[in-house]
Amino acid sequence: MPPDSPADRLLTEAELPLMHLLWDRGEATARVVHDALPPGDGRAYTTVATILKIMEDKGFLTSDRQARAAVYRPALSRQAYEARDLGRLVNEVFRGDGKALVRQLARSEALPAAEREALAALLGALEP
Amino acid sequence: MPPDSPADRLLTEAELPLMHLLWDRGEATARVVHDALPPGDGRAYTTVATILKIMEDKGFLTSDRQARAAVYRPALSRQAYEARDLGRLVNEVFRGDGKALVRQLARSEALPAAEREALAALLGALEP
DNA sequence: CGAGAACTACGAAGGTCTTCGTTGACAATC
DNA sequence: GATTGTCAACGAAGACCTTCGTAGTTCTCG
Repeated sequence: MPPDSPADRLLTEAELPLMHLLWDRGEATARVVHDALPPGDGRAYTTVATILKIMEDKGFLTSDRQARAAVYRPALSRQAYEARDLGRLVNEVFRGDGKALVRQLARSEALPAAEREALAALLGALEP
Repeated sequence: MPPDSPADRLLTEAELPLMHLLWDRGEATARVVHDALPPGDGRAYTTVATILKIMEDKGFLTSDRQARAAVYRPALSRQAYEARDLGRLVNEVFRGDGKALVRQLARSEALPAAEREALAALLGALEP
C-alpha cells in the first residue's frame, strides 16, 4: 500500500477555497488560482503557491510540471471529498447516528422550507 | 451582545471526545473525565485537565469552582453544537448547497439502507 | 545577448494544538 | 502536627498551519 496515498486527511481552512477553485476549473496554475480569488482576499501570490505545493505533498493535488508553471489538478473529486468530510461529521460529532444528522438537517436554515418539511416527514414516517 | 460568547468556534480533535463525555454525563471533574476515557487512550491526567481548562477559556464549558475540584458543565448543548458543525459543512464544503448534502448522505454508508432509499426517493420527488 | 518578468524552492516567523512534567497549595490521614 | 495524596496553574516542547519575503532559475522580448 502506497504510504503517500490521499489518506483520510481533511482540507484545512486555507486549503479548502483553493480546492473549490480547482474543482470548478478542473486545473489551474498558482497564478490563475491567485488571480481568481476574491479581491478582498489579500493573500499574497507566494502564499497561494506554497499552499498548493503543500496540498500536492499531502496528496490532494497532482501537478504537471512539464509546463513552465506547474498546472495543478485535484487528485480527489469533490464528491469523494464531500463524502470524507461528511463521514467525519457523522462519526465524530454524531457518533454514527445518521438519523440524528437528518433530524438536525431538518432544522437547519441551510435548506429551503420545502426540503426541511420533506425531511421531517421522512423522519416521521421512518420512526413514528 | 457579549463579546466572549461561545463564538463560532469548532471543537478540536482532542476536545471533542471530552465534550461527548460531558454531554453524556451533564457534568464531571477532570478526574472523572480522565478515568472515563477508554483505557487505550493513554492521555495523562494533566493533559485532560489542561484541555478542559482551555475549553472553559474558549467558552465551551463552565465550571463550578466552589468545589475542591472544578466541576465542568457544557456551556452549549449537543444539539447546538451539532448544528454549528453541520453549518460549517454545508457552508464551507457544500457551499450552501444543502441538496447536495442530502444527495451525499443518501450514498453514505453511515445510514441504514432503508433511510438511504427514503432519502433518494425524497430527492427524486423534489427534483424530477 | 541582456534586462526584466515569472516561477519554484526555501525558510522564517507567529499562531494554534496537543501533550505532559513540575511546582505550589490545600486537604485528609495517621 | 507531619506525611501523603490531589488539584490548579504554569510553562515548555514539538507538531502543524498560515503567511510571506528572498534567492535563484528560467523564460521572454527587445
